[in-house]
Amino acid sequence: MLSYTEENYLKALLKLSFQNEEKPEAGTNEMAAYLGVKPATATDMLKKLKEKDLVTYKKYGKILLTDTGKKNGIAILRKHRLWETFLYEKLDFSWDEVHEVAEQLEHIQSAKLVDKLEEFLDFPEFDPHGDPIPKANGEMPVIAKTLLAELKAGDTCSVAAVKDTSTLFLQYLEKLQITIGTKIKIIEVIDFDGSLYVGIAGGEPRSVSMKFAESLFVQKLL
Amino acid sequence: MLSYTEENYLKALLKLSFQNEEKPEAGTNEMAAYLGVKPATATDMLKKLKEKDLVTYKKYGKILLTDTGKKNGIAILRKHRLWETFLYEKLDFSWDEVHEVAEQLEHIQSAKLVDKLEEFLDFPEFDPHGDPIPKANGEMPVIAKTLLAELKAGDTCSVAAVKDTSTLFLQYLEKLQITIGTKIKIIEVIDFDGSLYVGIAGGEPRSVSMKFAESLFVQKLL
DNA sequence: TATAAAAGTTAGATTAATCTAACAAATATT
DNA sequence: AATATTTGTTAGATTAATCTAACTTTTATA
Ligand SMILES: [Mn+2]
Ligand SMILES: [Mn+2]
Ligand SMILES: [Mn+2]
Ligand SMILES: [Mn+2]
Repeated sequence: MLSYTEENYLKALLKLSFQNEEKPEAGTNEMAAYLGVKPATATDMLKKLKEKDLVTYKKYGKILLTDTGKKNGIAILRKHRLWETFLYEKLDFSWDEVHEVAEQLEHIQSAKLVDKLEEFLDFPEFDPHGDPIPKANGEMPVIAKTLLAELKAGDTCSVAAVKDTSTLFLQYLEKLQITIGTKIKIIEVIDFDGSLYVGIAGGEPRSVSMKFAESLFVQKLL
Repeated sequence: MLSYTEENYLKALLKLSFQNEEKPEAGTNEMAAYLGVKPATATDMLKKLKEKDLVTYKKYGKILLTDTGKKNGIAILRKHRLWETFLYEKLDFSWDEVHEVAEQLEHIQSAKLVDKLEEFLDFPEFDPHGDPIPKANGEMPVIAKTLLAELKAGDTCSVAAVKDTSTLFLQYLEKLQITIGTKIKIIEVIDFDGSLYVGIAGGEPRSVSMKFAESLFVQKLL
């Protein structure tokens, strides 16, 4: 049985492994920063996780999830995203509110609960932020991720996921009536500052910053 | 903010206060036994709860919830029973499976979650075991509780709640196709051992033990 | 009422998770 | 290569929740 805290370390390592593309390893300070603890604390926990064969770790070295560690991490991510979907779809939470509560719900231990919840939600593929929900067997679709910022004038796309999940960004998106699936057309790319002039389905054309364009994953449409 | 453990002590004290009819106080050993800890552990925690003004307690004395303590305890009971109802109604858990998971879910912190959950469940009044669900304001209907064992030959009743919530009893009830609301008619009372010969709506007449009859709360029908 | 039993407390130890402060190793920069 | 910076570790302390073993108070019983 893993403690609440151990689970958080595994999930953090998994998330970091997605972030550092192609390099699924992390450092002590990186982990500590991500989890909001001091490096000394992370060092201790990493030793413990190594004892339990959940990570590979040696002094001053990089940290990597073992197969068991990864399996456990994915199970927690699966619960997190299923609960986010539940809160969003069934309880009318907005997409900037779901994460905090899911951080707690993801630690509930009950295999039956997860699977029944998934069934109740009709086997959703993505969570409210557009992130893929791992299946019971651990499979998780890896979607090619294109940033809005990578598109050119004339391109059209559909919003696939948010890269930045901060409340500020999510609420701004809501204000612009942008949600997962919203169609966006790039009217013009402003070279001066990397901002974009875009048409958002059903709204007036408007300008969005480069920071904005780098925070949104889209699927390019033909 | 209360810890998971503190919450459990408050809920335990509340439950004990319902059990000891008319005497809403509990003793240290009683609390410890109920929570599955040693008396020494309970003593320490009670001192802590007293510091936080959640219980009234003095050395070698009985323990009583303060108003704040009671309010908190009821809030946890409310969550517990709402989650049990969710698991039973929406996720097809059987009534002997819901408790264990609700023990975990009751500690999730989010006022919005509880209230939305209640709304989603259409403001249920009773949980799957027939126990009343406290309202958001702390109100909880106090239902007159009659045991099946108190009835006489010729009486008819409707099952209101289970007194014993053990898996063994709940599964036995399921086997007999008895659930909340099931009508039962007392055909004969066997004085020798207190057992009852009863007719269960839609089934063959059968005999049930005194222990059985003392584990089921019913509402007498006219 | 004296004594035995039950109920409750205290002291001291343990484990998990955290911290700060001091130190050590690895990496980057002149 | 020497030095400075970054990264990571160790030692020692703290807090919450628990335990055991010894002790004290209260209650029951002879
Ligand atoms: Mn999230
Ligand atoms: Mn998400
Ligand atoms: Mn229960
Ligand atoms: Mn119940």
